[in-house]
Parts: sequence; C-alpha cells; structure tokens
Amino acid sequence: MNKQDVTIYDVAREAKVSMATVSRVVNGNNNVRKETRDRVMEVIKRLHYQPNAVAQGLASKRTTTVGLIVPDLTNLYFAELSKGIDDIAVLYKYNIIISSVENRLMKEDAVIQGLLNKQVDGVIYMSNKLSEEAAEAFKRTDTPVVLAGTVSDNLEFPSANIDYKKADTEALNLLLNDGKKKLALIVGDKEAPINRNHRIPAFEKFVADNELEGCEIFDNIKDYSDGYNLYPELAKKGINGVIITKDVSSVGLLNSALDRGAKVPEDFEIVTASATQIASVVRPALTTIKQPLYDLGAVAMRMLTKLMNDEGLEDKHIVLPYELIKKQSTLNK
Amino acid sequence: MNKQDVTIYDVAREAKVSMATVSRVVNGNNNVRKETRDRVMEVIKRLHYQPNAVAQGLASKRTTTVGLIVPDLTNLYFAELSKGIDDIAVLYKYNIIISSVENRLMKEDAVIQGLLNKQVDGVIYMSNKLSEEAAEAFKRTDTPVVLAGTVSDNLEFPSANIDYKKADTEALNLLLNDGKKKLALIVGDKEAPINRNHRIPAFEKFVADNELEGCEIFDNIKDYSDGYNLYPELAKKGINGVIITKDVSSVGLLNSALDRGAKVPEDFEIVTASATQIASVVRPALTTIKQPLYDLGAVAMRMLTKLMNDEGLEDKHIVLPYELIKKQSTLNK
DNA sequence: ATGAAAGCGCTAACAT
DNA sequence: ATGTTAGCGCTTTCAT
Repeated sequence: MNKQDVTIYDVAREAKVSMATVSRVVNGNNNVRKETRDRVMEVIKRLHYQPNAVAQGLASKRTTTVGLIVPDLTNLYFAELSKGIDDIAVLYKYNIIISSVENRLMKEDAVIQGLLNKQVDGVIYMSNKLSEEAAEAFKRTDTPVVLAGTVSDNLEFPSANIDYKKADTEALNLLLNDGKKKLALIVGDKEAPINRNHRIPAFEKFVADNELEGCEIFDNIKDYSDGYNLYPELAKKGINGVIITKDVSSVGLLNSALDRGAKVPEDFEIVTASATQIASVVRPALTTIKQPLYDLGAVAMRMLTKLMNDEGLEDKHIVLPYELIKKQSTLNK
Repeated sequence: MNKQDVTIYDVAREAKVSMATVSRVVNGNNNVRKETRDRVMEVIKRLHYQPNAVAQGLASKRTTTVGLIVPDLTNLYFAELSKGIDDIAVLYKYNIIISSVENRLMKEDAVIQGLLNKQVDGVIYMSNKLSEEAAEAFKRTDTPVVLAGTVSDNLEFPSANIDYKKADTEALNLLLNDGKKKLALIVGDKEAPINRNHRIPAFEKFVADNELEGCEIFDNIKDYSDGYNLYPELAKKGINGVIITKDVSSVGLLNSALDRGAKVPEDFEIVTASATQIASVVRPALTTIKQPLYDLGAVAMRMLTKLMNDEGLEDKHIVLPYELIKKQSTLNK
C-alpha cells in the first residue's frame, strides 16, 4: 500500500535485533536496554518504518478504532455530538469509523455487523430511536456500546444525556409564566424513547398539574418544511406556546409564523430544544434548551474508553446539566 | 471480540471442505459447485459465521476502508460534501474513517500517516487549503487521493469542484446590474488556493474590466461573529455589495447589517457562496451561489473507487455546474 | 534484556 | 471444482 513497504523484519535485520525487540520499542515496552532502543529508533527513522495497523490489529485483537453510528451527518445535533466524540477519540488515539444510517438501503443491523466485522473496539450509537435490530445486534457482542444524546427503553446501554423531563418542564413553566396557556409539544417521532419516556410524559404531567385546556402533541415534524407547514394548524387551534424538538423545524415554524403576520413572542412563543448553530442565527433569536452537545459526545466517548479498557463505569448513565437560554422568541416576564 | 468467535476454519470443518472453499463462497468466487456452495452457506448461517475483516485486510491487502479528511464536522459545507461521499461509499461497500483536522494538537501529516498505517484503500481530502505537509504525505504513498470541494495549487491531485471564477463573476454581474458599484469579496483565507487562484483573480479582473473604484477584498472572516463584526467597516467604506464565501459569516453579516438599520437589499446586497442549510433559513433569504455539495462529494468518491480499482480516470478534474439562486438579499433587477 | 516461534484469520497461488 | 500451503506483518508467550 505504501510506497516504501518497510516491515518490522527489515528494521530488525538492519538493527541486528529480533523483531520482538523492535515490537517492544514500537510499543514502548520497558524491557529494552537504552542503547538497543536508541539503535532501533535510529533505524526506524532512517527506514521510515511505519507499523501496519492491520497486522497489529490481527495479532493484538485491538484495532484502536471505534464505530460511530449516526442518523445523518448534516444534522447539526449529531454533528456537534460527533465533534465532542472525535476530540476525545483523538486524545486516546482512536480512529473513528462513521456510519450514517438514515434513509438507507442498508439495514441498521447490517451496518452494525459490518462495524463489528471490522473489529472495532467499541461503538457509540446516536439516534432518536434505538431500533430493535440494533439493540439485538449489540447484545450479541462483547464490544462495548455507549449511547450519546440517545436514550434506550430500559437503560440497557450506558449513556450520556440531559434530564429531558426537567428541561421541558422548565421551558413549559416559562411559557405559562408568559401567559401562554394553549401549549404544544412538537416532536419528530412520538415513539422514540426520548419522547415516549421523557418529553411526552413531562408534557402531559405539566398540562394536568396546571389544568390546562387545548394543549396538544404534534408528531412527525422533522425538517424545515414540516415546521413551516405546521404553523397554520397551530394558529387555527389557538396554540400560543410551543416546545419543538428539532432546531431546523423550529426555524421553519418561526419563519412561517412571521410570514403569516404572527407576532413572536407577543402572540406566539417558541422554545427549541437543542441549541445548534442554526437556532442561534435566526431572528428573532430562539429561546432554547441549550444541550451541551459537545460535552455529551465527549463524555460518552470517555465512558467508552473506560469500557474498552475494562475499567468499568462508576455511573452507567451520566446526566449533564442543560441551560434554558431566554432569547427573543419568548417574552421572559 | 465477538462473542461467538467462529472462524473460517470452523466452517470448513463443519462443512467438510477446505477453508479455501469457504473463502471462495464468502467471496463469491464462481469456482464452487452449487451443492458445495449451498452446504457451506448453510453452515455459515447455522454457526453465524462472520468474516474477520482485519484478517481479510491483512491477507488481501485491501481493507475496503477509505479515509476522509475534513476540517470540521460541524461546518455544513463539509458535512454536506461528506454525505455525498458516504452514500457512494456505502454503494461500493466501503467504510469511512473520518478525521477532522482543524484546531488540533495532532499535525495534519500525522493524521494522514495514521490513516495510511491503517491501510486505507484511498483518501478523500477536503479543506480550504491543502497544506504542504499533507501534499508531501500524499506524494509519499501509492494510496489514491481525491480532493472534494477543494483545489490544490498545481492540480496535482484529482478533484471535484465547480468553476469558482465563473460563479463569482456571474454573482458580481448581478450586483453590478443592481447598481452596486462598491463591491467586496469576503473570504476566510486569502492564501487558500481556491481564493488565491480563483476567487481573488476573478474579483480583480471584474473590478478592472468594469473600472470600478473602492472595491476591496476582506480576509480572515471565518465564523458568525467575524461576519457580524465586519459590517461597520464595510458601511464606513461605503461597500454596498458583497460576495462572501462562508455561509455562517454571511448570516452574521446580514444580521449585523439589519441590526444597524441597513436596508437589505436596497442599500446593501449579499451573495453567499456555498448554499448550505444555514443560508437558506434566514430572513431575508440569501442569494447564493448554489454549489452542488452532495454531488461534489458523490463524484469525488466515485472517482476514488475507480482509482482504487486501478480503472483510471477519463477526467482528472471534474467540474460540476453551480446555480446562482436569486433570493431577497439582492434586488435582481 | 533479548530471541525463537507460534499464532491471529484470512487470501491466493499452485497443485490436483 | 477443490485442497494444500505459504504467507500477510505483527504480538505474545516462553525460553534463555
């Protein structure tokens, strides 16, 4: 593959040692006399020797590679998580094999199997919804898995998340406090555990606790135009305050409201639930539940390094703090 | 690594054939009698045999893995390119090892060397600027490299791009035709080949050809706040029409102009040069040079598959069409 | 501290 | 059409 195909054997011969010694030098094993080490190092430099990671992987059964499963690279929620993951991966000298799995001919479990066949040392899984097949595939393996910004049904996999219930409740309180009583929760997929187990129950509890009427949950709002097209329905129903989980959709909703002459935030308030770049550049600026996406990714990857090192986890489920950032899409009384 | 560590040898024994035959079945080699194939397949299913890709890689010297070098995952320009790359990679059964290289402790050539050590079959490089070290590292190897949405100085590497000169000239004509004569080109890095060899010469030629006065090039405008903070200077200098290369910066510039009471597009026109999601959701909507980012990525990856297959390229440098999308940040007379 | 040798799991001649 | 065998480049006992 490389032009100069210098192997460990060439180095050994040239340095007049065995390949075992070269291997020790390369791997920083201390059982090498300083002189020998220096001599070997010199030859390595001179011959431009680079270890073949595939051969190392086969012999050692560790590839220093982790798999990343992500629905969509162009979704900033996952991109920002990935950045945190990547930075920690670099720190610990892991490479990342990335696989996006949304809208794909290839089934998710096939993607996962492919990753496992490549002998990745661990996997980070991100998604709105951990599919059945994915969960099954993970359970069939020893390879450690961590979820980042993703919840599974029965907490079977280690994860890094925020407290979605608490965050949503705080946001709903903000809306209510601003005098908005016809509230809506707008999600991408009702059946995603994050919604089914956290956001929706929190919303329903809040509505019940405050004896609100005419509140509603809207499902299947995933992209810009979904958000844009939803506004008329909300207006007709008199909804005047929403939490919307996808940043791109919130922007669509905002633009739609403005285009139809709604006053934001006087008549209609929006809280968006991720705080990606896209939510922060529109006008009026969106009030947002700021999730520490970079940190969530970093923490998840750090957990994975521990698992790959058989160190065990103090906390199987790490919950990071969020912030409710009050901007111009809410009155903030 | 996997719980059931079934090897090709187990399958061979169980199916009463040699491992060579199993290998043939796994690799779709036709030199196997149908009965034998069926029997082997049955055993493979029954034992849940999965080939170890690392061993395959070592023996065959092909890893079906390509390296992707990208400055920043959260930059939508690169994310959208990556999506095109990824889709074609899946089609041709390649995995992707992704390495982001901006703001990193690890030097770029070390990142590249790491990729080569993992025996990737090819590399796609994306950046504003192909660094010296990167170019050197690539030249030391046989591994094919393709640039996506990236230009190198002397066209030494195959690439997929648009005609930046033509695109910018068309945009400048739009501005001039709208009556804007104090024009600016706003870039991230003057020294990036894409700017030094294409955008800047095109801008200078346009200014000279049309005998315009007070036009200027602004450098080092890379993120939202750079764009936001630049506007006052533009206003002071009387600049009334700009092409700006980074979408995030354009949005900063737009918001800044609006905040300071400028009328867009009456007094100040903006054309942005990538057309990522972020440029399309702000109001007023930005006129943009729409680069076919997904396609650029897809084409680059397709080129790479050919090179990895020793097929050779008809065209070493592919130029895809762009579109000038006229929105509300220009008058479009 | 160093070396010899046996694999890691597979592919790819080569032989039959 | 199938089997035999020699690697691929490295790590890792086990000796010494």
